[in-house]
Amino acid sequence: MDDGVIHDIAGRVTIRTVAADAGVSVAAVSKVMRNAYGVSDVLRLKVEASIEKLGYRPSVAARGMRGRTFTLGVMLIGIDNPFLPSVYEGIESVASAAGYKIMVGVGAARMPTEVQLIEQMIDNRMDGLILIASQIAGTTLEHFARQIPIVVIGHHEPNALGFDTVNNGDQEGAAMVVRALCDKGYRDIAFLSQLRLHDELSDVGPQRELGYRKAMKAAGLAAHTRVFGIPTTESERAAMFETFLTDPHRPRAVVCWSDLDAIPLLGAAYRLGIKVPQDLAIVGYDNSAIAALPMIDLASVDQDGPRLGRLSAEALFSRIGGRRTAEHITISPQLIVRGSI
Amino acid sequence: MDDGVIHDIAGRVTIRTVAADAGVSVAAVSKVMRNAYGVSDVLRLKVEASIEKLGYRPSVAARGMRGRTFTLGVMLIGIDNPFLPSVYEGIESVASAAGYKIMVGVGAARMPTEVQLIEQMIDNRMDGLILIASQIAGTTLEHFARQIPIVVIGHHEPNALGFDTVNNGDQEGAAMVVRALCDKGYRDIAFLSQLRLHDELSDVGPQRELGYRKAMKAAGLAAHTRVFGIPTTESERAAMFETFLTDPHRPRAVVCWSDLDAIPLLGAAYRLGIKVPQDLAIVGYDNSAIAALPMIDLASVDQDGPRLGRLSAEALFSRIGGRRTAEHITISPQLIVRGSI
DNA sequence: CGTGATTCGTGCACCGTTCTACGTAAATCA
DNA sequence: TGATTTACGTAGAACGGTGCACGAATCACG
Repeated sequence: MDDGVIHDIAGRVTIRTVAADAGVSVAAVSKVMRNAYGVSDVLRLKVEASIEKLGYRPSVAARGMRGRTFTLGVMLIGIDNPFLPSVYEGIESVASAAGYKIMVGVGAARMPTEVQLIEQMIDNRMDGLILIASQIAGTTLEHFARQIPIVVIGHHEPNALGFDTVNNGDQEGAAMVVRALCDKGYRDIAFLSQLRLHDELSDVGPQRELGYRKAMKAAGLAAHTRVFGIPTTESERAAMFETFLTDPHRPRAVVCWSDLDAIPLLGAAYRLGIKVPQDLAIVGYDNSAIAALPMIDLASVDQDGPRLGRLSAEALFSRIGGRRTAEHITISPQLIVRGSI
Repeated sequence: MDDGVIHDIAGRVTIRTVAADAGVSVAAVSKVMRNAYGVSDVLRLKVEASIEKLGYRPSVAARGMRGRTFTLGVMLIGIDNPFLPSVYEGIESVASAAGYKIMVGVGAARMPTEVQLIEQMIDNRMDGLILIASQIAGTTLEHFARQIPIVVIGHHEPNALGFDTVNNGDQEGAAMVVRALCDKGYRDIAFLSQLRLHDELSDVGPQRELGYRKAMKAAGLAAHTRVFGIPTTESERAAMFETFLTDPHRPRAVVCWSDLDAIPLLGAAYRLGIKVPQDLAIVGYDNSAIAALPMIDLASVDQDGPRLGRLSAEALFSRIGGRRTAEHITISPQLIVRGSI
């Protein structure tokens, strides 16, 4: 179980190697690296030349023991979620412009895994954390937020004090869909909801469901309000879709909490010969790349992932910079109308 | 730019806190953590009780300065690649069983970013690295492999000495497709290839292209061999697909190097009213989840991502465990026949 | 009962940084 | 010119762990 020597740790260029090469003290090199106060041009040049020559890179691990690591942690629900790439892109653009690196943790939408992951990122001494669609309860987040700056995307916690939140208006988005369907003459509109794992209203799914309910009531369609829960395992979901679609009292239009379920539903409808939108109108949420494919052509709510990403990275930096008060940002979603309605 | 105090570093539970609480030495706690030799049951129990009570977690950063971090780094090309989730899943299962954590870096398919990422993971003192579809040249990889155990997935470098490779038989996969198309009576079979970024034959794209060429020759169809390069930007690609599809001398069947391009091609064909497979047969590679959707129904080569992931994690652990010789594993792909051929 | 081997626990140097406190030389001021 | 400030560079103590070397205590054995 032991090697070590072969991976030439001995030969590794450390701050001491640089200091020796440049003929200065270790502290001087450290100052140059952090461009701290009290460095003459002569010294700077000498050190920079040595750094260049030796190809020195500071050890993030060692650095983390005292100062900052210039690394952000991003926690994802799972890599297969079509909504994430765009958000990540936004975060990445801001982070790299600020000279920060990103490390990603995959939470797999399981609460204990997510908690472990956050702990691990704290243990790795990241400078701040962005959590995307975290399942973790607000109180737990407050606990972690005392140890590290945190921004949460896709998690409604407007009264949180210790961390920031960045969201699209999930209620508004679902409501927009209902109104658009009403305008097209649909009345019997149902909602397909994420099966609630814990009874938190903070998740995006319940928020969208709430927006649907409110909009139905506002449109005078309270009597038509119907919500179906989608099972979590793939086989159960397929079975549920089949019974849902073959039911004679099937609704005329259905709003899905996410493209993640809307697209398989569309597939099931296709397989059963149910015409979309003639027999059934379907709308998704997230406007994933697949929804735009001409064979899919699924209407979906766009939440501008890159913008969410940028805003949260900016919020995180301002928090790392010292801000103590919480910031809760909501941006407006937009319905992308396509052939499925 | 300064905070610190608010994130209660002062209150952080360190190995010293635990030692004091348990009434033992720091070294003793360390031993228990690493379950090293020379710990009595009494001591172990005392220490474990304190750890539990105080909720102690060792700092990965500090640990990394001397010992191992029990963390693997995984480098991805980009999060939007449909092939990755399954591979990740495989890696994750093996790693978590071994008590290892995973940190992910997103390389964005750009060489400099990838190099930086690897450096960063080394600087973060990960115990080993798995690179998926890396664009980095073999010599550079050998360089890094001297500093950290490395396993590469989706990169053919069968003579590499310093690191391991795990692949599906890309040539074989493409050849299988050609043979299957031949059996169905297709003769005018073209290949849509990834535009080569560097002239390395080690990437999966060129390997698949080579497999196609060889199989065409073997089938006596050398005269029909045609390879089209796909531009990298989305708009150029769309334009290229359009000219390709509307060309009167368009081939009868086309093998795509990846679903990543096959699916948009299918979309373009659909939009242009070209019937698949009646007018044009299309086959992809990677058997992504989208390919299986009934509206898409794209035949594709499956490379068993979870297995690739598991094998590479196992190889990495054996390398971390001390193995010095290189291991190069190739598994057989499988063609999933669907309606597009 | 003395002696050597074994088991257990500890002290301490070390890993590669940061950063405070301090010394020194040059520059400014009275 | 002497006193005071300013600018620069350094020594050395952290940070939170690991693991070697060592001493003490226990054990086996002739």
